[in-house]
Amino acid sequence: MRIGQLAQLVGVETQTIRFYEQQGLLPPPDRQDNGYRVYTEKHGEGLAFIRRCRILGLSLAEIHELQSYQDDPHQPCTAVNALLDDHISHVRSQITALQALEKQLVSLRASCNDNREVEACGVLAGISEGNMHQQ
Amino acid sequence: MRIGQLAQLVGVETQTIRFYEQQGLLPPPDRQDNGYRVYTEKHGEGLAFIRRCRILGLSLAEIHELQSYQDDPHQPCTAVNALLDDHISHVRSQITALQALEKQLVSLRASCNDNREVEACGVLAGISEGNMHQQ
DNA sequence: TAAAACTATAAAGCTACTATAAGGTCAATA
DNA sequence: TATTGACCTTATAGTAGCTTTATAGTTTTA
Ligand SMILES: [Zn+2]
Ligand SMILES: [Zn+2]
Ligand SMILES: [Zn+2]
Ligand SMILES: [Zn+2]
Repeated sequence: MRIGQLAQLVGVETQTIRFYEQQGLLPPPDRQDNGYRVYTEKHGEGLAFIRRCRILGLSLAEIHELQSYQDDPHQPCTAVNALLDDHISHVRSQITALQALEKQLVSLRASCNDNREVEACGVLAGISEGNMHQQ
Repeated sequence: MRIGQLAQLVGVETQTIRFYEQQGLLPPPDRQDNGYRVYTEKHGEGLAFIRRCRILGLSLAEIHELQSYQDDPHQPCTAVNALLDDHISHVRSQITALQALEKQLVSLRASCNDNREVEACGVLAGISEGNMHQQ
């Protein structure tokens, strides 16, 4: 399988595949005489794994870590589970932060209606006055 | 006021101030004979405005847009309010996406306990099998 | 006077790609 | 046969919003 076929199969761009190879997430495939990369099914599985991790919001570093655990199949999976727990708490704190932000933005927005001049805009005034609860 | 004092006053790094100047968000200040930047109170207010916008999650482009409205104080503030509305919906869709993600991650995590080998890890299996509801 | 603290510019690094440029390879067609 | 088009190669730059590093000049302090 050449790079274009693999890309279509998994639904990524060819550059992304080369990028993952360069980042050490995908093992370098064999090459044809002309230099073209030749992929096997294993590569397809590896690439699909990476993509599913990315959809779950895992960073490339976290994916790399997961791969290192996979290379040692008889270790206990504690570290894998812990990695996921950490990631979940990342996501949760992002949610919390964004919810607080939304609240602030909504109350800021409520301080203006559309029939004012910029000079008297409640939104701009709200930002400028800086009555913001930081954090 | 020199750059270090301004930085301390507003609570940013000096490089950040130079960066904002370079990005056109902060007007270039006068210089001393030795080339040192000299700031006024106006610069302090401008910088504080930028920082409060950043805390609200506005992008530099959005801040730039707000500044352009401020330069035209007798226009109606419709565009300002609309910018904020857009930003609020950005934030809301981020929250929605993250909440869906959290749900997925939690259910994935529930498919494993800590007493397994990597080989049998429910988390890794869940990712590899790819039974993921995308989007 | 010499070190410490401050300032300046320019360039690289961060994340996870995406896009562009310039070129080599291959099969099919005119 | 020549050329088109689709594919492949590498290298480089751009995205966002800074942060870090390097290198050098200036001011303040001990
Ligand atoms: Zn994470
Ligand atoms: Zn308004
Ligand atoms: Zn926005
Ligand atoms: Zn497990």
